[in-house]
Amino acid sequence: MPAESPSYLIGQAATLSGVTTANIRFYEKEGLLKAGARSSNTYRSYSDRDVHQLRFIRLCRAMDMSLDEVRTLLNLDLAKKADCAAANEALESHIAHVRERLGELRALQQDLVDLRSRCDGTGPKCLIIEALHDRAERLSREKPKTRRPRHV
Amino acid sequence: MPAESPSYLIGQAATLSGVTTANIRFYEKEGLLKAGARSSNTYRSYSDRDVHQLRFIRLCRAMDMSLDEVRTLLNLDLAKKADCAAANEALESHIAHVRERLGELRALQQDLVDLRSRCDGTGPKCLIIEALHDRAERLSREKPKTRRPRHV
DNA sequence: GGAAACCCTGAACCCACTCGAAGGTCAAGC
DNA sequence: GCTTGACCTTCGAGTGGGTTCAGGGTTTCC
Repeated sequence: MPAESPSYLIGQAATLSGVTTANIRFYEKEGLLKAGARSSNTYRSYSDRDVHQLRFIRLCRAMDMSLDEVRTLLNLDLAKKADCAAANEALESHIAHVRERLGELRALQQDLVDLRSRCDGTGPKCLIIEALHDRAERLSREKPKTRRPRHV
Repeated sequence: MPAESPSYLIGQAATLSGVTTANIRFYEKEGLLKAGARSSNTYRSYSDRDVHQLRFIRLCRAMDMSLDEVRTLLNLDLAKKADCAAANEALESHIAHVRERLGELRALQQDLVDLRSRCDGTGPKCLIIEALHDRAERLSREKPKTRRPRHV
């Protein structure tokens, strides 16, 4: 007899891939995972290939890619030159995005640590809150950069 | 005559504070800014104090605090010892949170840069996509840490 | 008196999930 | 055969922190 091609229930696929069952259904609905065959009862059935794809999605998400970026990547063909260029481009823009966010967070952390060092708990007023209010005032002299990035 | 106490329309308050008008209304609804008096027409009216508070909120948000954290801070009394301790605590936990996120992002950036260096565009297959799939396989041997943090 | 530039409300939409309710299916044990 | 419990199903709503839109009202300037 030949080796069996294993088929998993959603819970097993979840355990194997590290993606929750609710999330697997969500990815199916979002078109990141094809809505495959069901077994005789209405249960979803997954192959090793599906589990692999779920891991791939999880990896991309752990790298903070949006579902749209992941979708793009999943639709690429390994062998095509043009698709390789597209992957490169996606990666490049994602790196830029992460670098930017990293810079923001670093500045932010410095701010917070500075702030913390301001309060020794002995004065008549809380220096932390006071410092925050001071900063809010200084903020008024800066560019009003309101919006936060949509993603990350 | 004494100095006038200025009163601003929502658009002016938006310009002065760097918070969009839609967002000002949103903060009012969320209870971060008191729903103050309106002028004879139904227009909202803002004082310098309100503008200051909006800047304060913007600063906290720029520091990636949740609206709940901001609400807490806004309700503290500068002069109270206990409130100073609470502010300290809030700040401390926020710093820890940012530090953690920073570590994640740094590792992530390294991953992405490594990945990029894998593709020279000359091979028969895209090494980037291939490398991603390799990683997805390796992922299966690691702890299945599915969830991403809710905030930041 | 007409057009531009403001203001109002309420609801829908965004992302990426997460949870809950209400019910169907299946294997094991009594 | 019946119950128990662990699975599975769908659908709908909620989360946070907003943004956008539709459909109006008002004010100001020319």
